[in-house]
Amino acid sequence: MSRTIERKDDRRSRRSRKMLADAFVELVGERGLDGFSITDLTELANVNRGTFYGHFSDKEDLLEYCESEFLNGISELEERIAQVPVTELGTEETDSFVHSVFVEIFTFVEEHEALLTALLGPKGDISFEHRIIDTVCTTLIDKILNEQYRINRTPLVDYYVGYYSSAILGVVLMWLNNENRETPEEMATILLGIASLSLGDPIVLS
Amino acid sequence: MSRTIERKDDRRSRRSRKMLADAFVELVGERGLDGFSITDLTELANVNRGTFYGHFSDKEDLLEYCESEFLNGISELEERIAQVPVTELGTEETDSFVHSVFVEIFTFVEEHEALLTALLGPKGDISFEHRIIDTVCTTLIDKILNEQYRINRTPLVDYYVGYYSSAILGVVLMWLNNENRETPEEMATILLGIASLSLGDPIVLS
DNA sequence: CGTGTTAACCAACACTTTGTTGAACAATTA
DNA sequence: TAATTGTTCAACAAAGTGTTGGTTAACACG
Repeated sequence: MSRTIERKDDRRSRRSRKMLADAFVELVGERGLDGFSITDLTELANVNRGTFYGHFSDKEDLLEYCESEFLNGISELEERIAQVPVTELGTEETDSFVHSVFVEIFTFVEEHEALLTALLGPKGDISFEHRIIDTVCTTLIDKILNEQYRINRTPLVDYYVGYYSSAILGVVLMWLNNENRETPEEMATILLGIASLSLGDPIVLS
Repeated sequence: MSRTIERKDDRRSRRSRKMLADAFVELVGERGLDGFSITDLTELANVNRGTFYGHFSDKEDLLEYCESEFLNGISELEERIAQVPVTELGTEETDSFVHSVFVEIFTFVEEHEALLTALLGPKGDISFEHRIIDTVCTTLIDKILNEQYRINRTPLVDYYVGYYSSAILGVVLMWLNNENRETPEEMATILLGIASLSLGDPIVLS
């Protein structure tokens, strides 16, 4: 089970895969991962049940297909994140750069709104969240933190990256579930404001 | 479906419920929420399959039973959190108090290790995580933030609490998945150190 | 445009899981 | 002890799963 199935490159095949993936995201968002059957899925997708098994070995395989599509797209984003000079944060110039990276993040997220709302929402897949966190953490440690922290790894450093990764993802999730959603630019400003605060500083809107 | 079943108060009933709940946590941790059948569960629990349906309407009902047990326990913790004087953070006295609250949090988490590792791990239940975040956010807004922020609610305030709630939970999750786990006291020190940092400050071990 | 290829469709299959039932049994409580 | 009641066991229909073989129709390409 869960054997790898080669993805056919045929107009019919692509169409079927898209119908199935779209219906999958819709059903996960509405009913949760195990709130529907393959039969439900193929009916909504207007695709024969047998066709599903021609493309995916089971529901998990389709889930993996949807998730990896997004995770692969992150890699480009990572290169931008990696350019953030963590040791020089706080200066006006660096803040401006971080702001632009935040804009890119929220824009990227907005482009994958349907998938993320479904898979990271209350009926979604927690392993997807873990994979995203892990990816971001690894990027931070490997690319951003300077040599000293990489060699002299203390528990504090590991928890440090986990802390900020979770915090940022948390804000992203709140944003996605917001009705009157702020623009990526507004969110970048808000996030930069929060991240620049120490816990005790007063909250002001910039 | 999912009808409420009254919980019998009988030594046999209590025993069956405990066997089922323990087996449930074990199976969720190993195989994930939909990685096992009711049959698997009752076999591991050494309980007849019919007995399961005498206590719970379905798998979700048992999940809710396990989760609510933990969520109810949080309420006591909340009262301690509510005493944190957010507007006076940074002083030595306040930091000391926050530290003690952090110790309580990590101690409480450690007491529910099995449940949390299973339900918040990569095969767990994302809605449980959402419920915890929501609970913490509500507590922060309602009890900690002072009158000014409660009345003059800006998007920044909402995202602010979401940011810190997710950040702390993220650290807790990293800690739970750690092999050589730090003590609650050590973790309180680490978390306080991270939370007191602005993004640009250098990372040092206190 | 025609033709071989191949994916989609459809019906049928054995199999597993589900949720329910009724009767016999055994543990609990008072 | 006696009545209560949860557990067990066997059986059941219903639904979902993953697979198969044969037919139809869309596709890519020379």
